[in-house]
Order: sequence, then structure tokens, then C-alpha cells
Amino acid sequence: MSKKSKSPSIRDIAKEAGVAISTVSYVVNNKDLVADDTKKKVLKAVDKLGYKPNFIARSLRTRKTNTVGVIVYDISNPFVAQIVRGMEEIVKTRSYIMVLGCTFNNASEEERQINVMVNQFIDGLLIVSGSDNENIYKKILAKKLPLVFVDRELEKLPSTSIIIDNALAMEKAVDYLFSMGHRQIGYISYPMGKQTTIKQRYSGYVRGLEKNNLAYNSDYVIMDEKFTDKELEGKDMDITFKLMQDFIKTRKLPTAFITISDIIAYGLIKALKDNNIKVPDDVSVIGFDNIMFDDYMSPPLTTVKQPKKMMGITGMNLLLDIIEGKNTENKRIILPTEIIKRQSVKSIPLN
Amino acid sequence: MSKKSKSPSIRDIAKEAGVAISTVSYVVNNKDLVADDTKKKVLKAVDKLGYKPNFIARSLRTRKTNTVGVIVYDISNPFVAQIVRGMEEIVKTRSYIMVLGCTFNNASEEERQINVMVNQFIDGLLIVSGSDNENIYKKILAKKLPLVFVDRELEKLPSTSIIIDNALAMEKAVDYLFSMGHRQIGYISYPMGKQTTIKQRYSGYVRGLEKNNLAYNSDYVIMDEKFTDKELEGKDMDITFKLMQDFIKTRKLPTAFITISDIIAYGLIKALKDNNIKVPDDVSVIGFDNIMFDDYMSPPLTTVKQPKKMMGITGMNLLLDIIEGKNTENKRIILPTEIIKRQSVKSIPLN
DNA sequence: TTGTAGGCGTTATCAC
DNA sequence: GTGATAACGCCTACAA
Repeated sequence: MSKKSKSPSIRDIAKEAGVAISTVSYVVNNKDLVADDTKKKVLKAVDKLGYKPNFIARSLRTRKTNTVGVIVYDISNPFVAQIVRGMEEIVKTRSYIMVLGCTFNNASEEERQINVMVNQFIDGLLIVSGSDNENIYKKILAKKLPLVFVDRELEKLPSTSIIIDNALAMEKAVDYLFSMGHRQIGYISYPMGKQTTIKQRYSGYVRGLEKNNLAYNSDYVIMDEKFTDKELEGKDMDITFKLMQDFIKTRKLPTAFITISDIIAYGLIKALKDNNIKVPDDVSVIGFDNIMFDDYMSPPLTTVKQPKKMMGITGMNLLLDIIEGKNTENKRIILPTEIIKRQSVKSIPLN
Repeated sequence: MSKKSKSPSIRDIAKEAGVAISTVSYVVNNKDLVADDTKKKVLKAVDKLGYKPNFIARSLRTRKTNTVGVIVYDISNPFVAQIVRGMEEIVKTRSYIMVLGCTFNNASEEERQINVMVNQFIDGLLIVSGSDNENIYKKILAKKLPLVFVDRELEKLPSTSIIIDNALAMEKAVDYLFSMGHRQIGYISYPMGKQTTIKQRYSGYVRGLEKNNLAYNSDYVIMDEKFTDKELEGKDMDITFKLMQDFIKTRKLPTAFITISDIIAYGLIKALKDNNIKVPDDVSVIGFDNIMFDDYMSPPLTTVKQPKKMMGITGMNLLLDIIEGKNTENKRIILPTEIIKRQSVKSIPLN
């Protein structure tokens, strides 16, 4: 097998055009220092030999790779995929390159990936994941590497984040259910590790209850460790389904459930249906995220919409701004949420 | 704001340990040429200064980046996301880095991305997309850059591909429907551009019809240009839904539909339901891909399973093998499919 | 406006 | 076993 054919270097162009190396560099980098006809000669040579500046060499010299790292917990999760899609859009238009890694919320895997990327390689890092270990991020911060979190934020360290007001979103969900006549409102969530979003949502749920003078009933609240079992990557739907199968048989049901993700809501609804409990006639369900399948479920899922793509877009733009020195503060950008009313919530006549 | 703190270079380590640069290099790269106590000294210095070899410099020198490019048409498509997830798994275990780009089946965007990546930057390329323009790939092939297609293959050029037998899969779908008593079998697909998968599936559909002595009825076949409208990125479900709304009102329906993706099946089913046509009682539907939501639809979707994650795993392993020189032939790996029987297909009693 | 030369951090090829 | 040194391809003072 023949070798990869070697591409022409800046030297070859200089020789071909009969000019100095630096002249070629100026032309290639659009520095307006070169006489027009010299420029033409150079461009002709570039074209003839098909010269492309060597990305690696340039990076070594400039200490800039035009590459950003994106670390997510699971790219096959529709919520995440949508965020990444937004990021990709920006990366593309601003001519950066995006490196992707999945961690499945495994802290050591996250650390490994961050180390690989950070190691004099990426210009900035975007994290849509959340290990329980803030020490990992401390190192990045210490290196002054641009770092932006999406759908996460740090508790103790100052951080740049694109988030929604998770507590408020949940509070509004409770309000909505309350306004529809529900007085027994259940809650299904991952257990509370150090993920701020999960904690905030829970506090929003509790706050919503209090605000509407509803008693907190632990029978109605499920926050099971199984959700975060490392062996069960990306199987949230199936886990919820199984979990709820048990739950339904052993406990009293509320008239409505709030879930922290549409995926969990899907699992819940299936379990409910399988036990001949009608949604929304017997039990109402409200999801979170507004992923693209909600409209196609039976019943179509009422949910709290997160501006997923916009979160990706905003996060990536902010990161690139920071990289380019346009923006250096520890911003905390809060994007709006909205309850999308479909058919999985039914109003209960008051009596 | 202070500058990014500069990391120590191999030179710093050499100085600290009182040895030559090359010695440090040997130690760092595990070349067994160094005396044990010299090694210890070096390692100590490495540890003390927190030295990490500079990835970029190394790449410049070795002409290897340990980076592979992955080009997909849409990361937010669950089928694609699952493939990418498989790839990510392998990338991780074989210590490569993965760069991702989405093209939305836009040929010029695909070309742009390929150019960016190929430009002396990636060690190999994995494509899960398919422009109509084989010229783009010719260039890559000419450069001898390792290139693997997943769920695609080239028509005129020899290529390395991980695919399923699309024609056979569709033929089996027809067989299955026939065995369930269906004699009017419709087909919903993207229009046939140059994508081999789409063509092959269609030919499988036709073959299945012939094999079972069923007449081809163009009234039952929908292959609309709207599916590939560039403006409608990733909206297959909604497009199908609208398309079928019209279709249902104007044409006679078959007793069963085969679709080329689960996503399209979802759109179809919703349109059917909205028009009070029951699935599967009035019309059966069979999807393609077996994405993770199938089980949660009403009715759960019968579908042709593609081994998505395995396609990603196999493709990435093959690509890395080629990069590492373990494997250089133009392989064409065909992975098996399987009909997953759920509840969207009903048997029709023969009369 | 153009040319020269030094250096980015490695690895690889030689000597010693 | 170890050390010096020349690339890799580019950018950028600085000199001319």
C-alpha cells in the first residue's frame, strides 16, 4: 500500500510562486501586507498545488486549536441530543471543531475525558453532565480554560452556566396541576446527588406544594437509586416502567404525577396503562423537557418545555465568546421554560 | 485577567531531572532504553512539575492525531444517536478522540466538513450520512485516508461499509405482512436520491411483492420530496403526519403500511388515529430501526430492528483497525436484522 | 512590501 | 544508555 500522499507545505508554495515563506503566510492569513500581483502569484500557486495550511502546525505555533470539547452524559438521550445539535450549529457557523465525549454520569470517566481534552488540546470546554466531584472542575478553572456548563451549575465554585430556573419550572408545574383541581400530586425523580438541577426541581416541587397549601406525602414521592445505576445506561424508560409496576401495586396513587423528564413520564404512563389505570382519566402526568416524541404519545404528553436547542446555542456562543476574549465574566444565563399543554393532564372537578 | 498558565515542556523536565530531552521522551513513551534509576529521576520530575506531553506537538511530529472524524446527518435522530453512541464506546476504549459534525444531508455542508477534518487533521473518517456526490469521497480515497461508511455504501467506488441487507430486510417485512394475511401493502419512504439504503429497501419491497404475487399499486406508495426538504431538518415525524393527513383524505388505504423508519411510522400512526382509523385494527403499520420509543407507543410498534449500536461499534473498530494497519481491504460487513413483533400489526383472517 | 530566522514541543537519528 | 540536534509546518518579529 502506498503512503498517504504528502500535502504541499507553505515552503512548496513559496518556491512555486517565487516568493518568501512569510509572504505566503501573509496571503493565506489575509494580512493586508502584500502587493496585489504578488498576492495573485501566491494564490495561483496555492491553487495549483492545492495547498491547505496545516492545522496542527498552526495550532502548535499559535497555541489555539479552534477546537472545543463537549462532554455530555449520554448522546442518545433526546434531550441531550437536541442540546448538542444546537451547539453543532454554532460551532459550524463560527468555524470551530467540536470534540464529543459521553460519560454516562460516571465521575471517573468524566475526569478521564476532561483530562484528555484539556491537555493542551482544546480551546474551551462545554459540559452537559455532572459528576459529583467539583475537584475536577477546579483544575480546569485553575488553568483558566474557558468552561461553560449547560443545564448544570456548580454549587461552591463560581461558574458560567446556561440553565433554566428549575425550581420555578417545577413550582409552575405544581401550580398548573393545582389549578386543574389536583390535590394529591406525586413526584418522580432521580435521587438527589450533587446535581443542582435535580435538587432545585425538588425544592420547586416542595415549594409549589407549600404555596398551594398541599401536604407533602412521601408515599407519592419516588426518588430511587436505581435510576442512577451505572449498569443501566440510558435505560431510564425501562427502569421507570419496572419501578412503577411495583409502586402501583403497593402504594396508593396520587391523582397526578410530576416527573423530571419526559422519558420517565413515558415509562410511568406505560406502567399505568399496563395496570389498567387510565391516563389522564385516572391519573394525570406531566413531563419535563418537551422532547420531540411528546406529541406522538398516547395521550400526547403535557410537559415543561426546556429550550434545548437554544441552551446549546447559547452555551456554545458564550463559550466561543469567552475563548475569543469577548466575554469573561461568570455569567449565569437563565432561559425561560413553558408548560406545554397536551392531553396527559385532566382537570378534576372540585367537590 | 491572567494568561493561561503555561504547562511545562519536555525541556523543563529534562532540566529538572538533569538529563537530556531525548531521555525524557524515551521514558514518557515507554521505550525501554533507559536505566532504571534515570527513569525514576525523570518520572519524579514529571510528577513534580505535572508534565503532560503536548498533544499538538506530538501530532506535528508523528503525523498522527489519534483523532477520528464522524460525520452524521443529524445527531438528534435517535437512530443516528444510537450508532454514535456505539462509536463513542470504542473510541473511548481504544483511546482515540472523536470529532463530530452534522450535515443534515446537505452535500455542500458535508463537503465543507470533510474538508475541515481531512485537512491534515484526522486519522480517519466515519460517515453516517450520504450526499449525492461521490466526488467528495473520491478525494478522500485518493488521499488514502481511512474511510468507513456506516449505513451507507458507494455505488461506483469501492468502499468499506457496515450495513444491513436493506433489500432483504424489506422483503422480510413484506413476507411477514403477507403471512399475517395482508394483500394490500403500502410503502412510505424518502424519495430515492442516490442513497443506496433507500433504493435497496424499495427494491426489497418490490421484490417482496413479486415474490408473494402481489400487484404493485402506486396508490399505496408514497415517496415524497418533502421528506428531504432542507428547510425541514429533522422534522420527519411532523412531515409524515401532514403528508399523511392529505393522503388519507384523498386516496384509498392499503391494509398495511411499511415505512422506512420508526419516526415516519410514528407520524403515520398519528395521522391515522386523527382520522379515526384504528391501528392496527383498520390499518397495520411496520416501522424500521427499532428505536427505543417503539415499546412506549400506542400501539407498541412492530418494526425491523437494525443493530444500531453494533453498527457504530463495528464501524469504529474497523476504522481504527485500518488506521492502525491491521486491516486494509475493502470490507463490506453486513449485520443482521430482525422483525420485532409488537402490536401495530394485526392478522387479517383470509376469506 | 518582502525576506530571514527563531521557535512552538515533539520524536527520531545519530553520535558518543 | 544517554545526549545533542535536526526536522515537522507554521507564524511573526525584525531586518532590509
